[in-house]
Amino acid sequence: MSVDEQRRPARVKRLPREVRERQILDAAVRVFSEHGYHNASMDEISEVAGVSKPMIYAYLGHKEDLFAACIRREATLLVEAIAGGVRAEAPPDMQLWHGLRAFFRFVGEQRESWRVLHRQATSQGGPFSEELMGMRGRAINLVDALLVRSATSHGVPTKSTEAMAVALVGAGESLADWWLDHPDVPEKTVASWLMNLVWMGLGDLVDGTSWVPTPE
Amino acid sequence: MSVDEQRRPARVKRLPREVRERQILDAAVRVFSEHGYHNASMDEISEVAGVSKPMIYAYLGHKEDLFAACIRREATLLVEAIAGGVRAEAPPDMQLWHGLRAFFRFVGEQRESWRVLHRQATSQGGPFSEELMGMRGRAINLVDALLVRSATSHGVPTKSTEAMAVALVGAGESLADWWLDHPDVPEKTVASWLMNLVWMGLGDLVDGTSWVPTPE
DNA sequence: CCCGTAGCCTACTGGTGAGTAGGTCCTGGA
DNA sequence: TCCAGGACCTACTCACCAGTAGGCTACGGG
Repeated sequence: MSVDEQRRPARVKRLPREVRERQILDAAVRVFSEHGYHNASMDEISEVAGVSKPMIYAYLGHKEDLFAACIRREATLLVEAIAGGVRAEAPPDMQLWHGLRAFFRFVGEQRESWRVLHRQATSQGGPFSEELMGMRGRAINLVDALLVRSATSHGVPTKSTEAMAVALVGAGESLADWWLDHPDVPEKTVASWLMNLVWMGLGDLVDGTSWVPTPE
Repeated sequence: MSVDEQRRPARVKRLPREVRERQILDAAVRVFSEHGYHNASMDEISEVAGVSKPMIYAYLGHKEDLFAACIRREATLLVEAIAGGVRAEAPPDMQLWHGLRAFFRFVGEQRESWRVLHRQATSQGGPFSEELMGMRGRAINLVDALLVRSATSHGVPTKSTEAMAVALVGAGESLADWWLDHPDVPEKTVASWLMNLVWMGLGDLVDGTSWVPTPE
């Protein structure tokens, strides 16, 4: 066994394109999430992926394209995770709860994906943030729809729900980041904090009558 | 009058160091906020500042130092603006309201500062984010303190206020960004949306019994 | 057995931008 | 009047890294 073979992605040879593309994307997400878009070098990505640089260019294109591909893949996973968590048959108030839980579950399980999406993609101007903002927009719309559905199910007209959705999404992002630094807090707890804050408000929280999810 | 003289900062000569440093910082904030840390070039900053590159190095040091100096200055201004807005004699619930308003006022007036702080500084790892996170931490502590004060003034023990503060700060950041794209909404309105969300919760919002600030 | 093609590499180039060497010129004090 | 030092500049160097030229090898079909 040579020295090389004990290194990271045991440099297997002649894999089908599909597989290589996945390996490259995985490596790219890792490296981008660690160093940020600009400080990530294509050389490092190629090394982590166990592939030479020209392969990346051949399969995924230029650095921007590669980054965009990462964003697209991870953002799609996130949005799908949330949408999948929201079960349509549940009562509207519960749907928000399920969405929140799905969100935090995703963040807990895919920290690197989350870092890339939240920290990196947001801060780069240009084509990415459009891509990403589109996804964020979809998330916000999803939340917005939940809010509206809740409100109308209570028979009340709503206003400024978009802004509420934006605030809620922002609170979620911020809390998710905080959670990364406090991993001992269980996912359900974080989710219920946010649900309480957002549904009952601090005023009620302070009164001690907080909203508690039904046991599952 | 030469061609050069009609350009941006009418290239005045032999100004005292103090003044130059301010000009350079102003330029740096503009350029960083526009292009982001990495895409901002020292050459462009020097051009916008109306000064040659070596001056920047002589006065503010390397690119990292310069960026850190921007962060420090702007973050201090922001925190001071909020702290100044929170009037100590007001009742605790009102202090939160005043803090929110001061925050949104700052964002509205200092868009570039806000962009640098929120978008850029957060996403760069390393020394900056420490600097910035320190400031963000101070903001969170400030909010946390307000929450605790509110709660105890109601005679209720509190828990997980730190997480609440984090969520609230995140909601504020997100809403501030949204506001940048919807400048026609008055500052007071945005602030009251967030106050409502956070104080009464969506549940009450939906009931139509929202919290309305007293006219000033 | 030969050749097309798909997987894969080493070894380069060229641009960009951080950082600097080495000066000039002006002002104010001795 | 002279000189110290601070304001200020032009014109570089040099490293890093995105992106590429030009190959080589293994497999499958004819």
